[in-house]
Amino acid sequence: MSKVFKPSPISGFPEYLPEIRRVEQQWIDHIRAVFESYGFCNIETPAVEEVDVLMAKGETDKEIYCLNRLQADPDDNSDARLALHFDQTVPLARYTAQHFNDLVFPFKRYQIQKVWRGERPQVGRMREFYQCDIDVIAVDNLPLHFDAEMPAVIYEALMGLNIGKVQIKISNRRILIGLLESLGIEDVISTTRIIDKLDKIGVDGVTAGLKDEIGLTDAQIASVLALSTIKTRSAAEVKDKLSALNVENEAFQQGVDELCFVLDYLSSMPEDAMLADLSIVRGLDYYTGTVYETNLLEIPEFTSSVCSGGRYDDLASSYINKKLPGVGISIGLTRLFSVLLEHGYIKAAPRSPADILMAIPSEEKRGLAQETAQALRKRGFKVELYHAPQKIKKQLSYAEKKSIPFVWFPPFEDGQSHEVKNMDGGEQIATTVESFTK
RNA sequence: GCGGCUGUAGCUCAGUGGUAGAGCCCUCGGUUGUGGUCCGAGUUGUCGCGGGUUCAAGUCCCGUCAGUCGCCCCA
Repeated sequence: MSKVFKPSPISGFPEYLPEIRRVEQQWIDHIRAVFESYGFCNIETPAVEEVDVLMAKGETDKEIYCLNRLQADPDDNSDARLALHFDQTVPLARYTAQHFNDLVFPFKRYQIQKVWRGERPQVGRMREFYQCDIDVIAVDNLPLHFDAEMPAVIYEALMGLNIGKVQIKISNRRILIGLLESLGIEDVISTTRIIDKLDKIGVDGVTAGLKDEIGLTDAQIASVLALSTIKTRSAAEVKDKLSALNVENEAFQQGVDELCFVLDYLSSMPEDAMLADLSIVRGLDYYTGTVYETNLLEIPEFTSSVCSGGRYDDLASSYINKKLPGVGISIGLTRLFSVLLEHGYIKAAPRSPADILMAIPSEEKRGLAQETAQALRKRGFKVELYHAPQKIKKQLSYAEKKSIPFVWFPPFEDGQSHEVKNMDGGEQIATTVESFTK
């Protein structure tokens, strides 16, 4: 006997049993339907991009998986270096630049594909996962209304998944950047990184970090905290609290105006569904204005965002000599799904999509069973034909295991009628192909 | 990439130096053409891998690989 290679799950590369995968597929169907209902059209880009494309923005910390052939000659440099994409925004930028003349702007597209990151897996963090992106890209100018449309679309998409309450948190990077500029703080990246952790490490942790790591003065820290602790859904409150800081800075003022516009636009969203949270800044460098994060209110111990995004003034300048501002947001489908699954919020679907299992009473009746199954399919039922004229007990047990709700018996003898058994209650009645209903 | 914990049946795990176990799952049976419950029988293992200590190692020691949690970062 040949030695078996014992399979084991690959960490960070999730796979599910059919009854769970069906739920994931239903989610994808729903999200897609919502995206399309707002006029977003779909594209699919290759799993790989050229390394130069992925690295154009200097994203070196993304743990990119490179692609090379097992049999490749190490000295052969004839192939372009390819790597798996780590998000869908960079491929979108490349796509938009490449097909610029054939696209209609503002270009509204959605993309539901897998992305790959070679990071260490943890709860809610995979190495292969689905992202469901929507983005709008315009030429030169992109109206702010789109910044407000993003959360509205996402909220509708998430609500249809029956995952309880979610909260979309909104901020605008210009406000903090403007403040830091006016305070003369130079190490913007490290500073924003610390502020971004406010929810996790608290005011004391942020204070300590800003003091010890960046060397900010108490007065600077006070200003930064006064800004970043603002949490409200009221545009007026944002305006009041921020003007109290007396910041003379153009970017700051623009950011405040933009954020207030978005908040006003979304003011009809349900309580808790939306919140301005000025501690949200996002690590990604290419966001320049509005930024979003989304938390699951049902699972407070899971604090990471399940849906994030933002506005970028100029994403495609590495690939085309035009200014293409955009705004986008992405549902971290695999994260969302795996975390909810882990916490017992996802109910497995039936193991089989079939409505009816067509029993085979005997070899002589196989043809009849086949014809009956086909006739029922024509009426819109999903019908699985059992594979052999085995004991009825086995055929029923099979239907039971696959959660197929009905078992259909063609007549055992000529002249008898068809019968259908409801597996839930167990009752069995005479029926016909034309009259059967679930 | 750095630190803590864990590797025993398909799954969840017990086994603290002396013959490899339990529950679940799975297969078969409990008589004519009817599932679930119940009853009975059965299959399943290089104890992650390599070395060491010992009369004897799943158990102790060293290494290694994998998993997992935290850090970094992120959907």
